Amino acid sequence: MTEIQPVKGTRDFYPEDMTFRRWLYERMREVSEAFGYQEYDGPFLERLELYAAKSGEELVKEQSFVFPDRSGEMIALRPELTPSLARMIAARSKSLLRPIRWWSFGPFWRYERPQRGRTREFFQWNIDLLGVDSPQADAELAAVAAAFFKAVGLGPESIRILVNNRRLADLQLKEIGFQPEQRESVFRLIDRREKMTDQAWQEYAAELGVADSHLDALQRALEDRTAWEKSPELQSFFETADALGVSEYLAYEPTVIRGLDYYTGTVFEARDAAGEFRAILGGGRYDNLVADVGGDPVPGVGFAMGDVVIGLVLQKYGSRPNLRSNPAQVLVPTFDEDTLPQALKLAGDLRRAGLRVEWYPLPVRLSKQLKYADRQGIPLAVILGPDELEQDLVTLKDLRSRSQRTVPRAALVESIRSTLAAEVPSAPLSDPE
RNA sequence: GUGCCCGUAGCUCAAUGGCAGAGCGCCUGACUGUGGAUCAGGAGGUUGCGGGUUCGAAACCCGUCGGGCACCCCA
Repeated sequence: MTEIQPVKGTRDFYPEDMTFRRWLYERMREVSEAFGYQEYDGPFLERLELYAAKSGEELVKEQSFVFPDRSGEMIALRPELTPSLARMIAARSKSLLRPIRWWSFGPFWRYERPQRGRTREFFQWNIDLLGVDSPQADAELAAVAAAFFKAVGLGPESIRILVNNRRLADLQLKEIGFQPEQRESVFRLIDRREKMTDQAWQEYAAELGVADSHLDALQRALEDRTAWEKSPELQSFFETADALGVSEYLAYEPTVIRGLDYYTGTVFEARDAAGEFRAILGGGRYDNLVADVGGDPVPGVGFAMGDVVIGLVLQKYGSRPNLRSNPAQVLVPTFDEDTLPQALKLAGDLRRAGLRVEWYPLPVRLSKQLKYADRQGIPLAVILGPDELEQDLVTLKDLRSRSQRTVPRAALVESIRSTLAAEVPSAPLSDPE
């Protein structure tokens, strides 16, 4: 039992965890770059006021890590990236070439009670397209999300991107007869439709002071799967998504509203088909945020995806890759004390030739050293014993195929390269001994 | 921040007031120049932590820390 516990809601990244995080990062980078997005980052610390502006009361008051610095300034560990992005865009809004396509991956902190899929420290992919106010831009972001799911092996049968539009929702509310000041509470009500029983939902509506006649009309609106046809924005959005070849991932979902105050138009979130997990990603259009942090108005659309929920979803749907964390291509065992200097020299020579080489640091039984290589997934071992040394030879063993051959020392690097390139299939497990 | 459930070997869990155990993993050997199987053996625990009740606590009570579930919220 360790005496000092880790901070609540944080995670240790052991090498096997780190390989998964890096794998996620690489998939995000590939997809982002496939659409021409450029990588950036903001500071991990921001002034609290940045979030006070627009992120939402709850986020700032209850869910940020906040502390005074030595001068008394209130500082927050960033709970999200979009306000920093808006600040960065605002600072250069006159000189940045548009459209602006940027993406980022980094750590964020929220002071919440940890639960499954929710930690206090997590990593998040953010990707945004600014300077373009169009449904086609919204659809591109949805296409980026779909391309990511495809890249990690999650098809439309397991993932759905649910789409709505706040302007459409506003229109529906107005038609029903809600007053503008009821917007926030009714949005909250809509957001909960899927999460509560009919009766609990109706009781909650009554608490919010929603008239029965209004509630009936709202319920009908939320059950109307074709309501999106009344929204020109959503019409173009779905048309564009079709042209981009991602419509099988998309579905109109009237109950998706998203919690952030700054969303102004299309909003979307991705969920697993079984509805078992929290939202995998969430995003939408925010046309006023850059102006709100003090810049010229720049419209934007983007989404964020955390590493925790996607990790659980990949686990559940069987797409989580089994990656080895040992990078070595070759193990050089220590045959015995006498040959140790030659083994070290060999390892050094191979590294200078550009290979990733691990040296086994003890003269223990060769079987143990090869077992280590096998467990670590190191594909090759180079054995340098007295017999080989005598004739200036080495034995190159391929642990994947269980085969080996003896080659002249001078030809070793070339033999290793060709063996690695050969993509040798692994030996059958039924191999009799 | 509120309520409920859980915390036993590295992992998954058993033992319900009476000697702390199993499977998997790990280590060693069978195998002194060759890894995935098999067999044999071994190490590993103040039962999260602190206090209380009891002849006796892993178990019951209080507190605390951590995890999970529901609120809350989801950037």
